[in-house]
Amino acid sequence: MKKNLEGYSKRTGAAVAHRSGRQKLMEAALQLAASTRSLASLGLREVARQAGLNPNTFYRHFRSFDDLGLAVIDDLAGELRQGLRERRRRSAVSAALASRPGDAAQVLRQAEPVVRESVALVLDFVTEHQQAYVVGIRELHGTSPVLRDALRRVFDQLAADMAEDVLEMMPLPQMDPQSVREIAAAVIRQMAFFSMDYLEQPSQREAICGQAERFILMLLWGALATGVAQPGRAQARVANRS
Amino acid sequence: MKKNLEGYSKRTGAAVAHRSGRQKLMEAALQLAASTRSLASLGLREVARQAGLNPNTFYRHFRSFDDLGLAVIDDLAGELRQGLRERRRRSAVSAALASRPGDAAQVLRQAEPVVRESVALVLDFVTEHQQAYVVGIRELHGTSPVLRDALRRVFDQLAADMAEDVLEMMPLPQMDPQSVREIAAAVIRQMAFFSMDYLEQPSQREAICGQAERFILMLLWGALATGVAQPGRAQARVANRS
DNA sequence: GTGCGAGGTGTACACTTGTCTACATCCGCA
DNA sequence: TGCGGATGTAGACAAGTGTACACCTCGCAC
Repeated sequence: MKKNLEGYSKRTGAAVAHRSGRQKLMEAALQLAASTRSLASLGLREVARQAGLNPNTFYRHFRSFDDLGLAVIDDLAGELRQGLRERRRRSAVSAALASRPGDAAQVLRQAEPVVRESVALVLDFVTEHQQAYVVGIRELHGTSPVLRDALRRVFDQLAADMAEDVLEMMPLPQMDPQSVREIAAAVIRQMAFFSMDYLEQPSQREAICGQAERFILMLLWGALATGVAQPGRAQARVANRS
Repeated sequence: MKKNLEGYSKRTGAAVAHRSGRQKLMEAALQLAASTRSLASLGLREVARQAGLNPNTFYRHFRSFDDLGLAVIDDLAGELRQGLRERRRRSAVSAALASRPGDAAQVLRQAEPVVRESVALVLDFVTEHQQAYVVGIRELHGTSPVLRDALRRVFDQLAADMAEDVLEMMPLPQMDPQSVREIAAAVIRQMAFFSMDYLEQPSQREAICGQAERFILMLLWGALATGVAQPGRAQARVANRS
């Protein structure tokens, strides 16, 4: 039984020709989860019905619902990571302008357009993948420990990607990489909230966009200030903490 | 029918003598939701069973599950708001030390112990009310629009309380109240994540505590910097945004 | 006393759910 | 050609679900 399930990994192969049952089920689950309820609380029969398949077919592809959830999350996470990185790289042109090191104030002033573009980029992306995003956030605090863990890892990866890109795009010699990662994590998490607001309140989109930009800039300012203006005190405190 | 339900508002009265059915149901729901699944996906019979009551009794008190959810959230939110405010006031003594205005750096240095204490306070509180907190976060991104809305309002109120307390405890003439509220909202939301980490990873508690403190200090630094060091540019940008 | 309404129980019905076993296809391969 | 495995279908089962109706039992006003 286990062999069957693991052996069926067409997903990683070239291209699935006829959108085989497995994918139908995953799509159905995603659709239902986005519109109706949480992934973990979906019914086996419900998903099968939505996919136009026999309930029993579920067993052929997935052992349990967590199994399905993990598969869906894997797909979504891959798409999201790749999409975000790709777009960040595409906008690296404008970022190059800000790569000449200077004092904190100068760095920040140059960072502003980059931040603005990055925020727009993320919000665009979640708008495009609204279903996936909503489900992801839902399950991040959902009831299944397995899915929660998986999604937490996804978020950590997103933050790591972001930190890496930032360090590559505009070297910040004043800050140690660990702090950058921590800030990236905070930004990613906060963007989760902003994104939900953005999706749920279309009339307030500009305002929310502005809030997000201001938030990131504040955090950057603060990071540079605590790392530069008072290097001794700040870093000593950080060191003592751990 | 509606009259019956609304007329039975002992909860707001002095003290419920025999912990009448309504409260038994609410406690049962909370317990189940915290341990098993989401509030909205609970079964009517399940809750009744846990409460030691007949399934039909549910109808005497609540029209639907959203109804129950709202009642539970109301209770929790009240307790949380009151608890946090009370503790903040209790610790206002040490805050008074920081109330003499000075330059940004000085304000921040004085704010550090206050932030440290506030973070400890929040984390203590969520540890004490773990069940309620976990359920609250779950439903904040859950499937029921009614509960989501209610919880979003709760969060907004928490942020507003916090902003008010901060402004009262340590007047920050450099910053307009609106910015304070925005920052408070960001802090509250971020603390939601930190709190979940804190509860789920007991071994990392000190580190998480430190992360939270650093986050808030950074944000404060950034806020003061963008509000003070470049008052013209920053405020113009903020004004243009809205 | 009588009536009454709120809180609570018991039983019943139609329906959905997860899971099991058995059967039907299809496709690669010897 | 035949075989075996992967994929999908059909039917049946016990268990659980929401809801409806009838009934009981207090406390209380008249």
